[in-house]
Amino acid sequence: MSIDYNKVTIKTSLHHCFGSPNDDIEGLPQFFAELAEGADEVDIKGNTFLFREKDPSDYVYILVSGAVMLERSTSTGSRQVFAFLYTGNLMGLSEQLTYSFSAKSLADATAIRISRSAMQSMFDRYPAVAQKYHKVTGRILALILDQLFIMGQKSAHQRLGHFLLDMIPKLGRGQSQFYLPMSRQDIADYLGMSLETASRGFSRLKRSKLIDIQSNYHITILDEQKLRDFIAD
Amino acid sequence: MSIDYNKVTIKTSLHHCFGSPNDDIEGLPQFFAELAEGADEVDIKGNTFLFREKDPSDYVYILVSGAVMLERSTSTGSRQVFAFLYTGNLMGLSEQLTYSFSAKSLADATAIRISRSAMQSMFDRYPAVAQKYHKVTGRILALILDQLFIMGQKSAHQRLGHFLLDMIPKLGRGQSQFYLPMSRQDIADYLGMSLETASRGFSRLKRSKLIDIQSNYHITILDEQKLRDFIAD
DNA sequence: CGAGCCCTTGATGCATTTCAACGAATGTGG
DNA sequence: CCACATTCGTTGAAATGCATCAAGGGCTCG
Repeated sequence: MSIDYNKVTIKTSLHHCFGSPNDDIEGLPQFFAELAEGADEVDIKGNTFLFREKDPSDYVYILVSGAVMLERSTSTGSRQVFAFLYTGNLMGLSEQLTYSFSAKSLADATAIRISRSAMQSMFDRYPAVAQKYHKVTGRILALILDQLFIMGQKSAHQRLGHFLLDMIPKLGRGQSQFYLPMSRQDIADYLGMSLETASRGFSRLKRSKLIDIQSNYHITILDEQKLRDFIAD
Repeated sequence: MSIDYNKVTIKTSLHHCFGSPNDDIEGLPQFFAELAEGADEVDIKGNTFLFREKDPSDYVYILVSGAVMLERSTSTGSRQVFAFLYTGNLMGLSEQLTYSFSAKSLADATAIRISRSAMQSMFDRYPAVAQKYHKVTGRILALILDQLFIMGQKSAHQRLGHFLLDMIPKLGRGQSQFYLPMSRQDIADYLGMSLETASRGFSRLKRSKLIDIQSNYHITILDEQKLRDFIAD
């Protein structure tokens, strides 16, 4: 039980999550040292659950590599995907005793795992770090509100456009080609539409030369401005 | 500049928001005393903005009476309502420098207003209270996820059913009649549908005898169980 | 080479929006 | 107190967007 803070992938993930030492957050190095003691590194096969909705929320995970989606399913098998998470995102920390959604890997992934109670107690002892974390929570809340806005106001094809544009900040500057780690079905469930509608959306954007589809999972945005015009009602 | 903590409406609102003294939260009485010094009581006419999206987020508001909705509008005039807030809800506290949505009163209302920086500094000095507040934030996040789920997975009429059932917890036990403080348009914008669809939803639920409509704003739930069956896909 | 999976495309039907008219409630000025 | 305007809600008819059903194509892997 412990992780190697000096491993580059781990270090960058932690910094992404809690800030880096030159952010001048009080107690951050000690926090990381203590975290490294109490945490574990876990390997996750593709398409497996890190945890499921209603399981006791015993652990908190920080994604080190790979991609994960947060989702909730109905009894009838339909599903809402809440978010796609990438390196450096934290998941599973809530005040409730059980998880309110499931977390499923999209491909092989690795994560740092730490018990929720340990995390809580560390937040109690490092208030500056906790504060940083609450800022992140606030940003997440803002992102979900954006998503709610899009779900309520935009057409299916516009929602897909939003989704593709949201990929851009994750890329290097000027980059407009990217790899989608999720299936059409995942995208459809994220945007609240059928698989077919999502697929038609891709086709239509390609036909209008707003995007190019090298392969099912390799997309290039050809005309960002036109895409932005398209999603603005 | 100061409010009267002993005024019943104010006291209950604050307790609803930060906990009551018998919740045994460290420093709570001092927190309330300090809050009372730095806060103001403001009267708000019906249908006016407490603040608008993109305004500098200078103040935090705690609703004492009346009802408020949080919303965001597009350039073309369409609108998404994020939430309806009632007595004891806090709004406007975020880490960003500007509000990310507008707050508009549904009818005449009163609120406690305090500067955001004062609120922040009090949270720094009363960590137990801040922690209580972050729990509330977590609950809000869970509620928004529920809303996102409903928006993505349910039909328009089902969403309306959800909305009506959500009114119940706010009522006394066994109570099934309530007053809706918002218009059909507000409801439609909350649930991401047209005014007409919302209206047809009410009519249909009335025709099926799941609800009764005494007047436009007075609704009775006649058969809660059937309504729950209806919204479960 | 064939099986299986995922994606695409077409055809059809249903849910929801849009356009339009009407009705009920409320307020205003004569 | 009544005619009138105004606002808000309801209802109908037509148009549209999206889901569903169904078939076929391309990729990957044994």
